[in-house]
Amino acid sequence: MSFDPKSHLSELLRAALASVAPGQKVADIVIERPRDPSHGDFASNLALQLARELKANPRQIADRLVHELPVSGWVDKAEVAGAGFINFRLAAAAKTQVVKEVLARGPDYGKHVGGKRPKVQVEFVSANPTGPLHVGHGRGAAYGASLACLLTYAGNDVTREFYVNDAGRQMDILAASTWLRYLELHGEKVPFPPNAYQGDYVKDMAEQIRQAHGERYVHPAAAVLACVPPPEPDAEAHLDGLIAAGKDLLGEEWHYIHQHALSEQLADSREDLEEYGVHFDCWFSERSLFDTGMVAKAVAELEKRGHIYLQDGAKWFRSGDFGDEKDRVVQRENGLYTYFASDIAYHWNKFERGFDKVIDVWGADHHGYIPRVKGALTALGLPVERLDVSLVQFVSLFRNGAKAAMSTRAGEYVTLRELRDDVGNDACRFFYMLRKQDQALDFDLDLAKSQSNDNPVYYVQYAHARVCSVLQQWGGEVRSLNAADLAPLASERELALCGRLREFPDMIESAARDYAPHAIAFYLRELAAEFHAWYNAERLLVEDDAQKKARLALAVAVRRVIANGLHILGVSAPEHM
RNA sequence: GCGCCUGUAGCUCAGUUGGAUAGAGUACUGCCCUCCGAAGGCAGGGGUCGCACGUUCGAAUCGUGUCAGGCGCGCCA
Repeated sequence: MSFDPKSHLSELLRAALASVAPGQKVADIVIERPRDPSHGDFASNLALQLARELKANPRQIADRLVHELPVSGWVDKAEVAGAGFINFRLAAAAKTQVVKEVLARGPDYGKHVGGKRPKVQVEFVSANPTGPLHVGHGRGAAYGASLACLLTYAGNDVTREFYVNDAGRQMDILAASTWLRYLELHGEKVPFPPNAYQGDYVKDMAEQIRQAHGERYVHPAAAVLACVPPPEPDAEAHLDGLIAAGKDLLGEEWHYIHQHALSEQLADSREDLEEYGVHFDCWFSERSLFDTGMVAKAVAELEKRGHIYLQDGAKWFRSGDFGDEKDRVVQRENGLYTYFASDIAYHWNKFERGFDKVIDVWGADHHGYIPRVKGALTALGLPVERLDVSLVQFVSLFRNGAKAAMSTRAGEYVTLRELRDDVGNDACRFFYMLRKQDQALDFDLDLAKSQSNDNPVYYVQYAHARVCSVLQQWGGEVRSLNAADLAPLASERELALCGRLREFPDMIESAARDYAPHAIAFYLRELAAEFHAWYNAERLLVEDDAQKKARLALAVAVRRVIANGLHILGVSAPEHM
């Protein structure tokens, strides 16, 4: 029933090769789809590849291969062209066969079948819970979620994970910012530092705390500032002084402010992502790595293996021995572990969970971080080749033709929520996928807002809706089309469309291999274009019943593949526009 | 200075792990609704794939050099 042209043709070539050059081995016979339709449906460069080893003219080898090619009912013609390509033309039945396959497999068409399912973890977004997600996170979220779904389609057992940075200085700064805003509400005048979190959401949290607990956390401004170094010349020391003052004055109650801010922001991010269609299987707490002693254990293990030394009171990991440009501190002079230390523990933990592949999706500005993490894993004797880091380049916002400033601390940025409200989830997710992840993306807000109808997502969705509309007009039982005779499908456009549908599983496989879900968006646009062209050229609901059913079956198959592709991208496939 | 990424049509970008005459969207020009949805289709012009060597049957793709742009080089995360 199922017919795979590529494997069939490579079998034929292998048989031919056995008689042309007995004993000659070829690891992989490449069958590809020529760009130019005049070069047939499939082509092989086998003769070109063999030319060197056989010390013969590629065209002569190709001639002999074609001559020895076994007869096949699926193949209409095989001919030599160009420098020695062998071009195949398939019988129409071989091309239209795919329609039946698509209709039979439905939502599973394109999914990898059989074999073991490697356990893969994709960690993405992992934004500090110190404020709303912005459009950069939106890109990482869209990419990570699509990649995870793509990998699932390609036959992997995928776990989606969000690493929660709930330990460390940034969280303390958020807690201090909230507390300072809270003091403001109570008339205590402590100047709000410019390097604290400026956003209105901080004021909102302060107000919530005031309403719930009144004056419980109030201390006089003079007491707060008593031991705090001035903002000049060291603004960071000033901020750290405010944090220390808070911890000192509030004692155990500091933890409440800290926890409130954390859970509020985390809940906000989670809700934002859920609405965006981005789900996680696991939210992994950085703090848990400290609580369970994993961080200390990781550093101790590196120490045991002789990769740690003391200098200036700090513990350094010899990452320079493992390809990094210099050694890195894992434990500071003041006894606190660095972010790097918990990240080593985190990755160790990932490996202990038995993933065959661990994929980190990071912002491109973290690329310098890769050698030290891989170095640490190597030093721990872990199979570092199982870790892949996929870097997502920054998003630059353009408003009124000018680049918009983005600073989390300053609170000057467009949030993911605002973007979603403006252009909609579908357009948002699809727009991000029109750019390869490792390329910087210029996001023109005005264009996205004012001309959202021009967004390519509508072009693809429209093709889906059109099929729905035609089927409604027809009024028949869609499932009956699974048994339709496809022989009437004979026009060039129809057979080309079948070829495009056939390509879908290959596209999934190569996109998954390259961690490149953007390829799906580009494929869908091409498929939609070929469908629209066909739709405009030929009427589907014709008098001839056999003709009509064959065309409807093809249309339903197109609709199915569009729906499957959009599903991977997290974009809806509407029946009406 | 060192490391990573990127230079392809006026603009925004693809390019299937080295293949045949390098593609799409957009913009521009001219057509197509008494007809299943015109958010659509058809046709046209537009290129030294930054530049120079090298590898080979064959290079946008691989290597070296060079020019230009972005990012990263903390006891921050």
